[in-house]
This record gives sequence, C-alpha cells and structure tokens, in this order.
Amino acid sequence: MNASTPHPTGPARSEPRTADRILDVAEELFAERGFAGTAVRDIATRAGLNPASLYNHFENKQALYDAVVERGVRPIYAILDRILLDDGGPDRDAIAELMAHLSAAPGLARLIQHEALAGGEHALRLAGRWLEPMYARASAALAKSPALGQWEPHELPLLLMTYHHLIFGHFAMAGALGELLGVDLLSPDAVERQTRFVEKLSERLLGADADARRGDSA
Amino acid sequence: MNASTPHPTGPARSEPRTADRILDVAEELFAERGFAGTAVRDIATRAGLNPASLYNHFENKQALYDAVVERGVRPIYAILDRILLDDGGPDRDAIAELMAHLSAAPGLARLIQHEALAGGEHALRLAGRWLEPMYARASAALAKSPALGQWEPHELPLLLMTYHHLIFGHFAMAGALGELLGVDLLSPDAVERQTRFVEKLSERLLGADADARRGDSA
Amino acid sequence: MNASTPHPTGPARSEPRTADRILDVAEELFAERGFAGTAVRDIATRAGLNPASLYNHFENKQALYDAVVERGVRPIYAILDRILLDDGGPDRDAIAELMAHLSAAPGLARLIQHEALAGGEHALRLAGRWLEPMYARASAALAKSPALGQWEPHELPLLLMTYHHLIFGHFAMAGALGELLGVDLLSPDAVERQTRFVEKLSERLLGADADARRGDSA
Amino acid sequence: MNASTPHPTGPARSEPRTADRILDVAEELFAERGFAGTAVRDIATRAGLNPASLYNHFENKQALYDAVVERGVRPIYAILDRILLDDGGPDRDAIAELMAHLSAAPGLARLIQHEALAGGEHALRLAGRWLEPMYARASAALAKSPALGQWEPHELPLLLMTYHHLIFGHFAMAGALGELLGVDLLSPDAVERQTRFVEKLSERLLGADADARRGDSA
DNA sequence: GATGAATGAGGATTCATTCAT
DNA sequence: AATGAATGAATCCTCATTCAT
Repeated sequence: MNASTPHPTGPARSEPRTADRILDVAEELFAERGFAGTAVRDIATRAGLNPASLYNHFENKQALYDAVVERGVRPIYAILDRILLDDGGPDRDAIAELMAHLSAAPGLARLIQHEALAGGEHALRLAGRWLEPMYARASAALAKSPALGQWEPHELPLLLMTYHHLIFGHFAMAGALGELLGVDLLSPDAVERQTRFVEKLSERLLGADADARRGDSA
Repeated sequence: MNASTPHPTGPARSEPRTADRILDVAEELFAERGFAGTAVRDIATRAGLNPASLYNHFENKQALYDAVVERGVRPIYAILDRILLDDGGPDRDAIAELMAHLSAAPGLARLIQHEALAGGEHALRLAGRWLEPMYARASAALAKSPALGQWEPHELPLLLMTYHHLIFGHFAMAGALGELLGVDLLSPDAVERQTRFVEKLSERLLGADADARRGDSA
Repeated sequence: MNASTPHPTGPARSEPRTADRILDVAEELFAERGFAGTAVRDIATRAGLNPASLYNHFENKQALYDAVVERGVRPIYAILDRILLDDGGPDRDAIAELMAHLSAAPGLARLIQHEALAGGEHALRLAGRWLEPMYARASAALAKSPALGQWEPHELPLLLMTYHHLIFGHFAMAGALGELLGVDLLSPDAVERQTRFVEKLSERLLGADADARRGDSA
Repeated sequence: MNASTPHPTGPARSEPRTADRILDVAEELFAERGFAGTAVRDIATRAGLNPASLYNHFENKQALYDAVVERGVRPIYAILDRILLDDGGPDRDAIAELMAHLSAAPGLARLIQHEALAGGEHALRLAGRWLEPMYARASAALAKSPALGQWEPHELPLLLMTYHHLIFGHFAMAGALGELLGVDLLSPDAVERQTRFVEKLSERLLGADADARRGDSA
C-alpha cells in the first residue's frame, strides 16, 4: 500500500530504496500475521529480494520489526508533542490528526495492537518501549484538559485507555469488524465518522457541561 | 481421531479430563502468543503430555484453536441471549456479567482480539464465524435501548464497536497497559472500576438525560 | 474383493472372522501401496477396527504382511506341486490354472512383484523365502518339458523368468498398463487372452516343432 | 525455491553439481525402497547434505522423485525415437541399446516398475505421464514390423507388454531373482544373454518364418 | 548490494506399538 | 476381542540466518 511511493520526498532519484520497500512490505505482513506468523522469506520475496539480501539492510527479523514499529510510531509521538506545545489547544485537532495518520499507515495500528496484545516478558518489554512514550505524552496532554476535575485520579488511566481502544482499535480491527458490519471502516467517510464520534464522546467525557452532570452516575 | 466430542456422555467424574486440560493450557498459550507463535509441543508439555498424545484429542493445531475459542465464546453468546430475553432490562447487568466472565477466563478476550486483529481471507472467515453471532446479539440488544434515537443509523456500528473496544480491549491489553500504567488491570478492584466506567460511559451515550443534550454536540 | 466371502469353507458360522477381514484389507492395501506406503491405521480402519485391536490378531505390521503373502502364495505352491505329480502333463493347464488363481486374488501378483522389486538385505531374505519354493517347483516342472533340449543350460533361468514376468507382471501392472492401453486387463476376456498368449508363446519356446527350428536363431 | 532448472546455462564444469549428486542418490534409494520407503533425510545424508539443503534444489520429495524419473526416462524416449526414424531398421539394435541403457542406469528399471506397480488414482496419473510416451513410441515402432500380420489386433498390446515385462522386469528384479537363481543378472555377460534371449524370442514372435507357422498354434 | 547454497533448530504431524480398561 | 489414550521415534518440511561469490 505505502509501497507504491517509495521515494516520497528527498532528492533520492532512481535508487531502489530497498530498505524502504522492505519496511513497507514488512509493515503490511507483520500487521496482518503478527511477528511470529510472518516469514522473513515472504517479506523478502514480496519486496523482490532474496531472503539473504534482506540481511544487508536489517540485522535480523526482530530488528526489522523494531524498525517498522519505530518508523510508524515516531509521527505519533510528534503529533502528541505538538499538542503539548499548544497551550490549552483543542484536543479535537489532535484526535483528527492522529486518526488521519493512522488512516494513511494502514498496518501501524494493527502492529501496535499486536504488540499490546502479546504477553510474556519479552513482549512486555517491547510494549513498554513504544507505548510508554506514547502514554506519557497522552497523559500529559490529558492533564491539561480543564474539565478533568470530574474524574477521580484512579479513573484517569481508564480515560487514557479509552482513547487508545477507540482510536487504535478502530483501525486495527477495521478489516474484521468492517466486514462484519458491512462497512469499509477504512474509507475516508468512515474514518471521518469515527473521528467525529470520538470527538463527540470526548466532549461527553471531558466537555464543559459534562462537569455539571457529575454525581448522577456514581 | 475425532476429538470434537471427547466425552460424549456421562457426567464428568474426578478424572483429569485430558482434553479439558489441553484446552486450558492452549487458551493460555494462544492468548499469550497468538496462533502462529504457539508451539503444539509447548501446549502438550504444559498439559503433561507427549505432543503425539495431543492428536488423540484434537485433529490438529487449528482444530484445537477453534475448540478453545468456541468454548470461550459460547458463554458470551449465552449472556447476550439472556439480555435479549429481558424486556427492556438494564444493560448495566449485562456489562457487569460480561466483564465478570471475561475476568474469569483470562485468555479469552486476548484470543478474540487476536482473531479480530488477524487479516487475510482465512482469518476473516474465522473472525466472522465467532464475532458475527456476538455482534448480531449485541446489535439486537442495543436496538432495545430507549434512548437510541439520538444516534443516527450510521453511528450504531460505532456504538457497538465502542463496547467491543472498551470491554474486550481492556482485558486483552491488561498485561501490557497495566504494567505501563502501574496498575493490575485484572484485579477485582480494577475490573470493578472499569465496569463502572463503562457503565458511566454507557449512560452518557445512551442514558435518558443524554437525550436532552443532543444537538449541542453535533 | 476377497472379503465378500469371509467363510468359504468350514463350519464357521456368524463369527466375524476378524483376522480374515484384516488379511483381505491388508492384501488390497499392501498391493496398492507397498509395505512402507501402507499405514497400519488404514488397514485397521478399513477393516472396521481400532488400530490397537489389530494387534490382537497379528503380532506386528511385518507379521501381518507375511501372513498376507503366505496366504496368497500357498495355493501357487499347490498348483505347481500338482503339475509335478502329473507325468509329462500339459503345462497348458498349469498356466491357465495359475492365471485363474491370480485373477481371483487381485493383490497377490502385485504383492509378489513388490517383494521381488525391493532390494536391500531384508527384502532379499523375504524374496528368497517365498520366491524360492516357487522357483524350485517351477524349475522342476520345466525340467520335465520334452523339448527343453533346444535351450542351453544357462538359458533355463531366463526361461523361468520369462514365465514369471509374463504371468505375474501381467496382473501386477494390469492397473497402470491397462489404463495406458485402454483395456481392462483384469476382465475375464483379457485374462483369457493373456492366457492363450502365454500358451502360444510357450509353444514357440518349448513346443515340439520348435525343436526343428533350433540353430537358425542362435 | 525453484529447482527444476538448477543450472540454466553454462557447460557443467568440474563442480560437484549438488543437484545431480542428489539425483544420483535419490535414484538409487527410490529404486531400492520405493517412494514411501525412502526418507528424504537418507537421500540428503548420502549426498553429503543437510536435509534442509536438499530443498534448495528440489521443491519437495515428490518433485525430486519426478525429476529422477524424468531424467532416467528421457533417454529411453530418445532411443525409441531413433528407431522410429530408421526405415524398417532392425529392432534388434533397439533392444540391445535399450538394455545397455538400463544396464548403465541401475535404478531406472526398478523405478519404472515401482511406478507401474503402484495403484490408486494418483499413481495412475503418474504412470500415464511417463509410461504413455514410452508406449506410444514403442507401439509405433512395433507397427513397422513386417511380420505383424500374424497377430490379431487385440494381441498387439500383449506383445508390447511382453517386451516391457522382459526388458524392464529383468533389470528391476535382477537383485532378488539373481540371488534366487545364483546368477548376477546385472553382469555384462548376463545382460548380453538376456539381450540375445529377448532377440531370439522376438524373432520367434515377429520373425519372418514365424509367419509360416501361423495357424498351427491357434 | 545481491544471491545460491548451506545449515541447525524447530515446526506440525504420522507412525507402529503398548497398555490399562 | 476391542478400545481410548499414551508415547518415542521418525516423517516431511520451514525457519532465520550465514557465507562465499
């Protein structure tokens, strides 16, 4: 998917940009089949390479996987960082921007969910490595919300996770759930709708007048 | 050979019930490592068996996996069915009951998320096989909500998915996110909190007075 | 095939005659797939048994195989023995009788050819065990032929082998060659033809006037 | 991955030519033990390879087997083709040439007999694949024989099969029958004898004066 | 950078066989 | 005599990786 534009920016001319091609294919396959379910050989073949050649670009399968996640996760950090710089800026833009990014990198959300899903010490370490910076930033951004007072401290993690689930979950499961519901959840329209939905929900959770309603529910 | 009916009749005595032991172990490992990442040998060994013996109870790895999911998913259908029988009964109980079930079957939510995450035609078919009955029931249950009028038709799938994400996502990612947030998300306390959180959110989305607030947000 | 008449002689009544059923199935499968290619489980299943039960009747796979060959080969010995008792009796009947027997025991010829085909010490010993008595008798029968004088001593083995090839080969390869030639080589008609053909050839090799022609060809 | 063209161009140098070495060993073992009875591991080991390496040259066991048969069968086609080009040329040379070829390729005849022996749909298809071209050619060659008139049409297949049995059968069973008869049937002497024997028999079946004798025997 | 060939480790599964029931 | 369950050994094959070219 992403692979059709192997040299989006920069002066790189006719160079094959093999590494990027590999990353594109790997993102797609890792997202679809998970780490264990993806064969290095398949990645190489789809990238038009001999498996051995792949090792000229990445030290091993794990390093390739890391590179894929890293490449996909970095822009997310950037987005969240930008929110933090705005003073009291509107979350709304952040959500939309994040969803736009995930919409453009179809495998990324799946990859992250795969990571978060995996247990075991090894996986936990990996999850911490990429999710931690994300959560730190998201947590800081959330802390700036004016209407946060209505939530008790122990509810804050749950709020954070809610965003995680609704945003990453949407894209990660777009394939299966979309077919189930008869909708193409990755279409611009559907993404737009989900964006507005999350924003609406966000308002009801953190919005100004939400404050007034506090206490009824507990 | 055939293992789908390992103990056709007779009430389970005190026997070890090898097939069930295998299912337990398999649920745990599949949940943790996914289908591809789980070695049949590991399942067998942890169940105290020679790998070959496992094939006396299940035809192959895939059949074992299916049996695990099937076993875990059936009670969920039952819970949702019970809601449908209540006339206008409170969803609140349904959510609590569902979360209690998932809390007791530690691997199940992860398994389902693995399923939903996987792409490819094969996986989609499997996802449809188990998620479809769940969504059909959930959809019917949702349709009985009195305050549904405030949502447009195309938003209903998003509502459904929201529940999916918040409920299954919570348990599925409890390991990784819990460590990240410094909370044991599977502790009774945490489950209780998440239950109340989802209920609260449910109220704000579908609750009576939520109706009155409609229009402000759009 | 042979299994349709499980109690040909003797007072055995409604007894299942399991051992015979096993032998019938085994003959069929061993003939079709050879020793190594045949799974004990398949034999048992086709005989309506659990593989374990088979071991109540035969000590192991090899013993079963031996029993199959033994059962099939014994009548052949008998036929050849009968020829030896006749003084100067016509080979013609022997050939016809032998071919009739093989025609009725469809797997036997294949089995014997499998045996003869297999190399290795193990197989050679087996081949010797069953083929040797056959060849001893056939050799003795051949020695009684009046027109044998036209063949030199070292050609006698070749004559023997010729009969072997033409008789056993015919039935053993009836499947493949028959399909190739568009003929059902096992049909009564075809067997009749091959019988006459072998007899004709036999005449030209051993017949009375063949004697007169000796010398031209050498 | 693809191994059907392991050395597309270039004249074979002094390289060990792994693929050929594998083919040699495989021919030997398949001939001796049949397809099912031969372990890939044994082939690899005898060829001085790790079993996994074998898969760099042949896609799987069946493909290797096919390659072995193909390699051995091609020259036979060539021999038969050459006969067809000669106008009325002497079969005698054909028989001698064929027997010389089989004498040099020790496993080939056994392999072909294994093929012809195997039943089942799968095997029949394979048998057709290799035997059919052979029989087509042999049939055409036979049709050129001047003294064919003495045989009725339905006897022609039997004539063909006679050659098959006497030629391939001889080499295929040289091991077992040779030991039985106390002769080394593969020795140059023995092959020479069998060649002359088949030629003599061929004369008596198709020779000029055989024509004169027609009628007596029917 | 690319590749064909090689490999040790491990993958799922089948096999013949045993044994308690 | 029959069977379900168990097992060690062996099956074919795939995997990630290396290395000489």
